Amino acid sequence: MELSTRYSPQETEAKWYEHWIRKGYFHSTPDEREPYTIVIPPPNVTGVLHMGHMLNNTIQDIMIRRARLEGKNACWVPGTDHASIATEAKVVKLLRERGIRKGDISRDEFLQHAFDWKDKYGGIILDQLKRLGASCDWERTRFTMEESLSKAVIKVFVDLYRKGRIYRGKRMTNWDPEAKTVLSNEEVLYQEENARLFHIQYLLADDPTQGIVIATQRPETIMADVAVAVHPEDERYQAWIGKQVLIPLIDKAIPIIADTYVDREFGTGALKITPAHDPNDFEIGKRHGLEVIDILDEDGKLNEAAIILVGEDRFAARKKIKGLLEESGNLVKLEDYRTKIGHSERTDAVVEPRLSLQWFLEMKDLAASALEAVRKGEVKFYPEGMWNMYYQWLREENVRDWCVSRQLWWGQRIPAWYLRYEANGEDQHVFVAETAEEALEQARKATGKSNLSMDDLRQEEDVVDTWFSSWLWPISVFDGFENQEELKYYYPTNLLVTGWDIMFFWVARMIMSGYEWAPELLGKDLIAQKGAQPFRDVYFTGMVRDNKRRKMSKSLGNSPDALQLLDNYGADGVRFGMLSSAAAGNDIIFDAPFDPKTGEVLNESKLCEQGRNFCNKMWNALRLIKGWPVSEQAPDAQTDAIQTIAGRWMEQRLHATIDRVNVMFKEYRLSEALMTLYKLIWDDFCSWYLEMIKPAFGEPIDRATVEKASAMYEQMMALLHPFMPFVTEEIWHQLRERLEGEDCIVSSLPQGAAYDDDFLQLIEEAKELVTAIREVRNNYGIKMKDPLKVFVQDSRTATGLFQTAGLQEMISKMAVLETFEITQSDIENAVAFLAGKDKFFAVVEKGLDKDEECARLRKEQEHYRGFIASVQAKLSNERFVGSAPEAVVAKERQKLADGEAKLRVIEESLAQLGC
RNA sequence: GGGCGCAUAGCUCAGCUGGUUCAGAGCACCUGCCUUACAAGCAGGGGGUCGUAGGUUCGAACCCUACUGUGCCCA
Repeated sequence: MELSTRYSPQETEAKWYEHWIRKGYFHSTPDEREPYTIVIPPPNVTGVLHMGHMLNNTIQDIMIRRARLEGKNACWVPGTDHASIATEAKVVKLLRERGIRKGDISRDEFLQHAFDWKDKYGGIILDQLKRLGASCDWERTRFTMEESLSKAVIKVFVDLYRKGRIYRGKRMTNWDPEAKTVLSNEEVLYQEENARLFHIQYLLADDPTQGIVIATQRPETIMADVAVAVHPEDERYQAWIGKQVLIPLIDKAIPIIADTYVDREFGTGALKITPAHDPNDFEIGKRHGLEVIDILDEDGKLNEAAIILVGEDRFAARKKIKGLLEESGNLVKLEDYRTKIGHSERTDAVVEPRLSLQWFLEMKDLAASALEAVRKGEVKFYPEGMWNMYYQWLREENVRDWCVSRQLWWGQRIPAWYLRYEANGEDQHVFVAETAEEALEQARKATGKSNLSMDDLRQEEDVVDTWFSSWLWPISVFDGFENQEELKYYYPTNLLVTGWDIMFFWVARMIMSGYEWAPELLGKDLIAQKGAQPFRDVYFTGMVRDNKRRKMSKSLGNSPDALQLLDNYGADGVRFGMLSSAAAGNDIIFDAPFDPKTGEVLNESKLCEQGRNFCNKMWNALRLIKGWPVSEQAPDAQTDAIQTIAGRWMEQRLHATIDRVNVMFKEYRLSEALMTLYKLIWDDFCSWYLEMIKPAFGEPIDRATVEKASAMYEQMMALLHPFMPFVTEEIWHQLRERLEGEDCIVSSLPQGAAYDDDFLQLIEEAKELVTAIREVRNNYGIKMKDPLKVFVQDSRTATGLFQTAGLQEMISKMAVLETFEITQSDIENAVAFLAGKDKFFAVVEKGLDKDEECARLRKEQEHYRGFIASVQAKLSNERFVGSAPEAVVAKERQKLADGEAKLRVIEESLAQLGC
């Protein structure tokens, strides 16, 4: 069959992916083999494939495919999370387009719309992952809102409540007045903006001729002030402490208090205290027992408590109050300054600090266990340095309780019930239970009213945070909270691959949940044996950034289209490109070019192109091997000698590489492993080995040699398969007839074997000689097809070279030599050059360019002189000779001797040429 | 303001335990080749004071200190 000169990913990728699926290779069920498990970081169900996903999932696929080749029971569990905020926002928008407002429909109706939306649009990303070649066990695809996983969330919530870890409390939260939801700290994006500092005078209550000037950025909140604070040691204000001042416009008296929190340098050194609208003020208020006056309602408008400007939006109120303060004479001055202002990641609204009644999970103990797990090495981070960030976040002083409630409908509804007859927000009773029936039972007991019915109960409206589902993922995807059959086999999982940006809200929390429930679920014995951690290793990928180091994102428009890249370069090409610059933890600058005219990102990539070219190279190596006519007769002695030494060398190179790659995998140095295989295949195998064994045009090759080449190539395909699954499977099948089920993906990983470093070194030297001869050809314009006469000056190493069977012949073939002999004397009309430690002569028919030769030799002479001088300086340093290890000194001596020998050769040549 | 990183060739990055193989890879660049596997290719080549200044050491890209630039996290 004729093979095209170009490898065509379009023709192979879909074919093999279907084949793998049909054979069920991705599917795992527990058996007697060792498991190798990865749970996918569930992408947002609304998401589409982007560069970060491609990187992340390529790495997971590499590890899973490698484990499969190692004969382990590889299980990669895919799925999506329900992304409460993002999905709800999408559904709300969709409904709005149809003229339906969320407030007008019931919760159940809304959820029906949300599930419909999910069924229709959700999970596109999982299909996109298939294009990338991800070998997930699709039969295990999970979703955080499906029944079993939701039940786990409820169960865990109740469990933590009973353990006294979940509480309800008023806390300062980040409020998004547009989405009317509480945001986590992580969902608030701070950016530096221009703002104005209002200097406002508060007059003394008992002496209106005097006043204290405070500085604030938010004059519209002065009506919520409950005090003015100064630093206790601030000399300017000593006399003021304890006195009362009047809030401008509303003339309400508030005290002047002293607190060390106040920064004397900032503004005027006097700070208005507004506990309801500033987190720091809230803390100060608590310390001083001050009341909390909340003047903003949930959409950021001033409420009755503000007395003035009621009903105005906070920003409109700010403008208006400026005028009012000017009129009243309280505005002393305005000052421009830069400050960081928090915006909602979702709506971009300016975040409002707001007190609200929320559900919190106490983090102290959980954080301690998560910290301990990594400290003890039960969970290992790659790269190790990520521990620093982890530690900073989780240490006792820094960790904060987790606000687990969200003001949304799309998610698991908090399993808490209140009594309908108790006012919302002022509930005396809360009943937390897995079912409404249980809650009713509790309510009857607690109140002593045995006639209470379901109608007397009111369930909490809010749902839990999406992360409250995700943190159970390594257990819940195996239905581990319901029965532990699979959990016993697959848990702890082996590896988690994720970006460091979600280290805190996902990785750490999964570790917490693992230590919290795995022991209860699996029992002490199993835990003692296998560990409670949800995963043993965590590979943190870097962020994919553009060439200006900005994180690639849809909103910036700086990210190439993932699917377009897959079309342009094939999945293997893209996988190669993603990985080749991706050392663990380090951010990746993915240098996608921009169109200079439109400024839009182009779906091009040099790195992916390299991957595509590599596929093509391998494809053509296949064509070459398959294209040779095969002879059943033994080759002549000379050819046989070359085939033998070439085969021996290639085999040992392969074995040495396998050893190195094994080590790299242990350390997750994946891009290095890939580059190592790339060089093995392209340089050693294609550029050297195949050229060594290649028969003359039209001549046949002996069967033994071609079999050996095929066998080694096949092993290389298996080694490379985890990185580039499609092209390797295709070549694997093209190389020879295969039986049903004999596929690269389920073949076995080639094992290393002994190799001889000295022998490999000898061949490297021979290769250097070939390169040196080619350089002479280049310099003298001698074409490859014109055979050359080369001599080597007699020496021990030279005779050694000639004694190694096949080496002389191999060099002659690779460098296209007519003769290659040992000589006792110098050769006339020849270029002299060094290779290794020996002096060679290449006969140049056209005659020497004496000046050029002299210049070249002088340059080398200079180089070796410098080299010798530096080594001599080292060796004449007594302290070096005295304190450096023996071996190091011996090496230096050897260096000196070699250098001197080379210099001698060069100087001989110079003399001979009469330079 | 507090903390964590990073700085090596034009670009993107390796460089593990300080010691010829330590100054490397890929891309880009230059020269010559459409040589019957591959121009998505072949052969060869040039290019770096390892951010700056000190220090430790017989010896520093590597360890320490300061500085500069840069990125991120927290406040």
